[in-house]
Amino acid sequence: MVKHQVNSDEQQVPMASTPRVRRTPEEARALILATAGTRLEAHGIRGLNIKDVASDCHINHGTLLHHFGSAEGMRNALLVQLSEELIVDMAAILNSAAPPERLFGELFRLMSQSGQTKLLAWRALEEGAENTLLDAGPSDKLIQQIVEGVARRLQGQDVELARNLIFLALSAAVGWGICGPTLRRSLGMSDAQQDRFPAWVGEQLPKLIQD
Amino acid sequence: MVKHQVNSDEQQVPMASTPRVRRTPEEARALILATAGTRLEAHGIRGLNIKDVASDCHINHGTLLHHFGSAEGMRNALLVQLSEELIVDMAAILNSAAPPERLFGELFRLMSQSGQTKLLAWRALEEGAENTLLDAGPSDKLIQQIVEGVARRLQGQDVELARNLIFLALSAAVGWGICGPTLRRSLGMSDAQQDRFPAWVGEQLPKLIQD
DNA sequence: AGCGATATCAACATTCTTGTCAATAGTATT
DNA sequence: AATACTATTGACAAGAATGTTGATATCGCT
Repeated sequence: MVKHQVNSDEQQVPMASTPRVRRTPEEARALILATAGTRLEAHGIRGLNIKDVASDCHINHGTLLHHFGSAEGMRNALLVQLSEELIVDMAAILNSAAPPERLFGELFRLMSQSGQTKLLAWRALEEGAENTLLDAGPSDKLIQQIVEGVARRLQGQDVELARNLIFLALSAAVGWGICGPTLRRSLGMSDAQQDRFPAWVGEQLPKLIQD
Repeated sequence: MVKHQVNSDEQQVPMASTPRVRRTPEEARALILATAGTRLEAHGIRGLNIKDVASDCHINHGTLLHHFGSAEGMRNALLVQLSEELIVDMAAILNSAAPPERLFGELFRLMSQSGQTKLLAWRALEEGAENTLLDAGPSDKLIQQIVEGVARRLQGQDVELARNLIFLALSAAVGWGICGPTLRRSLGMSDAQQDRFPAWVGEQLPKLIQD
């Protein structure tokens, strides 16, 4: 029953009685989401459980629930954060003066390597066929931004065509980000060739416009 | 403690004691995998747990484990079966006399709608970044077949280019099969336009060859 | 210093999924 | 008909993941 042996004098704590770190809610959320993002990269979706994320933060998993309400809440928050980060990077590319080849290639690489893509895909896979139309949240804003950005860059071009191209690029980015290494191995493709793939896609897709 | 009330005389069973259906192992496995495939389509990956699959088969989940060893064993068996089915459908397309546009379009549609793709993607997402190179089993044979088939159809063409094209088509098929509906909505794309997407991809990709 | 607010913690509870095991019941063989 | 084999079953066990609760420690404020 002795919780706090240090009754009176001497230095503060002979026996460390669980020193607590008290953060602001913002700091705590930021720490947790950063750790969750790292775990997503390293351990995949299964790494996104509250117990492991919390222990990686050196906090109690109850604390995590206190900040996010639920495990699903944490994952949603992570999805939102990753989406917003992606939007920033995306905007940088779209507003750059790079030629269309670079444009598509960079968009492709960015999308495919983002954890946001993996999270979104996972949610689509978990749910059944009916619920495939899930609320993508800020992802909608993300896509919207891409469409506008590309439309601006391909001024006066066929909008329908542009939409299809974006659709193709995004689909390929998702698939490549998830199954790329596996497909690569099955195809007997070298590492180097796979590394060049995003750039290749970036070069090829614009060709479809000039017809 | 009374396990079997009927102790001695009388007819066999006044109280119906769970009529059992006894199948051959092959029949049982086929039934289970068929049910699992249906559940995958209807309820997504979460539908592939042994309790639910077993109850849909009207069998005990212990029976399922008896036939497949483990839950993972069942999912692997499903992946193998789906891959083999896909190989058959794929071969039919590759051996047909259809023009290249139809070829790519049909391959794309087939791949994207297959549960095999979803299972493969899910395994890649679950595992961490290191384990992304998972043993695809008969999927390797599948890919091999596609490469050979397409190479045969594009006789004399650049092999490197063909491989990249296939890589692109497969990646897009995977991404579209998983996130298609979500991306479509975010892009503000009509149902009709999305339905035409595989055909559009089939028409566009061969254009990249003729350069 | 005292006090209120709350971030944090430890321990327990719940639910879900997988897995084990002994007993039972069909089927085939002798 | 007796017997061996095994598919099937029910009940239970183990583990993981999520969630709950009451106590506690830390910070800001007066």
